[in-house]
Amino acid sequence: MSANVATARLAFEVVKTACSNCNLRELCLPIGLDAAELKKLDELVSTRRRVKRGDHLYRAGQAFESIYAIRSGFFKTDVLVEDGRDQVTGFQMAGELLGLDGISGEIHSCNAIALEDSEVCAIPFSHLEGLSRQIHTLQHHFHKVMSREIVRDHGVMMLLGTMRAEERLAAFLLNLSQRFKARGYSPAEFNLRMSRDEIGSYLGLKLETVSRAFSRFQEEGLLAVHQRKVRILNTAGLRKLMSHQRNG
Amino acid sequence: MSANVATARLAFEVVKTACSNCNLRELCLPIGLDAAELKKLDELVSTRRRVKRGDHLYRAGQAFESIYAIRSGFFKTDVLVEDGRDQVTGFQMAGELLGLDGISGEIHSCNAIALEDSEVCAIPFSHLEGLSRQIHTLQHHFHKVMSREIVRDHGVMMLLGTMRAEERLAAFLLNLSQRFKARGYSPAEFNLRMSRDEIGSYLGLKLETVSRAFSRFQEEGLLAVHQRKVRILNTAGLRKLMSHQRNG
DNA sequence: CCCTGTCTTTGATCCACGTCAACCCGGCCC
DNA sequence: GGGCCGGGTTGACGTGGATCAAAGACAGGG
Repeated sequence: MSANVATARLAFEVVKTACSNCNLRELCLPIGLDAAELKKLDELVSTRRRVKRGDHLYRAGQAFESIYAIRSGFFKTDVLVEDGRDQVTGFQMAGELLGLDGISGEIHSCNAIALEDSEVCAIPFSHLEGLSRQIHTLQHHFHKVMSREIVRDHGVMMLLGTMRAEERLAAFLLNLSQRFKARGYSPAEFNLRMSRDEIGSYLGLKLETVSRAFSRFQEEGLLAVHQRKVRILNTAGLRKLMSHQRNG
Repeated sequence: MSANVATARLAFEVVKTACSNCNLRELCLPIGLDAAELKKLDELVSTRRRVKRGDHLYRAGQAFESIYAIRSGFFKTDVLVEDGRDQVTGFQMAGELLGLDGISGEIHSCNAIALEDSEVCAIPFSHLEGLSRQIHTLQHHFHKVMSREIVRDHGVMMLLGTMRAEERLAAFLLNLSQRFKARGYSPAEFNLRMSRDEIGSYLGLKLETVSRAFSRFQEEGLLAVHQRKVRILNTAGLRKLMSHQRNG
């Protein structure tokens, strides 16, 4: 049995992680825990897993067992319907959680695909529930994380339901910018990890429309864009454009 | 102080409810609990509240304290942005929960408005967290409910991002039908509680487009519709229309 | 009963975005 | 180097749904 365990560990590239040392403390689950509680959490998050660019972290239909905290890298999640429709439901970066949608049906309801080489912590969900029955603050924080996901989704529904193409792209870029900033990267200059097609799928637009909107922003001096390299020149302008109501 | 409490109770039209007797057991939180556990839950859900048609159950910005289980009636939730945009984010019926979006910021992030005279059970959230630390199955069920909300939102994003007007309306009607059926009502014949405008807001369409789609469905013999009275004549036809991919 | 306001339907026109198609650019392999 | 291939850009054109406008249903109130 110990041999089997060793094999399994190799397959998953298990590394002992330590939440107590992780620089994502603020973004991920463990927040406001004391030393003893952090130690318990370290034991919970026992496996780290690498996912190469283009590979699936999980697929829709697979049994749900763990949620994942992204240590580094970039992911997209998408839903694929039998009739051929598919839609990117989100882009996730370091410190964010993946897999919350799987709890309800005990099956993953979407695909999670790495957009660059990434590393995640697997958090066995039943363990998380056990621990959050012991640690009040962990429980509450987890509930907040789930709720924030719902609020985020409402924002996307708003975007898809009421905004026009350029507004959607502006909102998307400002959101990315703000998330990079929160992680200590430049909010003004970054590389897009996703293709025009993936942006379009997320925003409910065709890739040509996304491309045209980028060009337009560039013409108007709002940003400099070359392929996937984006530099925001006029944040206020983007923000104004985004909230430009179409009717009174 | 006891006088104050009495006043507060009157204001909220408190009635002693009993989850153990409630006919929504299957849909709401308490599922698979034993008698002792149900008793604890009865104590948790101590206040019932009536909301008249058109009134707010809560408003965006109000402090979040409780989630609400709908005992009877019908609600919509909507988000209103400063620039004048607004969007209906969902319609909720008996047995469903309201207010989950408020957990993250400890503030309600949307408005909940009754579309007909309704009754809800208020569930103080901190009590729910406390109880779910004691009752494993309650905790797990609550997590599933939150997760289901996320999955539902992904479905709406899919609808808004990839479907055309008639597909959206078909999906909407089939969803309503199925939820009425789950509650023991006719899946084929029901009264819409919301206006064309509200349907349009939810589906990312203008009210005229919704009205035209209804007329078209009627012409094609898929349903009979008169104002808010809807009778579905050809479920399979609607389903086929809904999943009619626009391109391969 | 008529009057009023709200919701719904229907028609005519417009426009934002999708569609189709050509071309470009950078990376990779031979 | 040249050819290939997967993105990305750009142009020309078509169309689904928005917009504008008018009129019909229905409920409530005098």
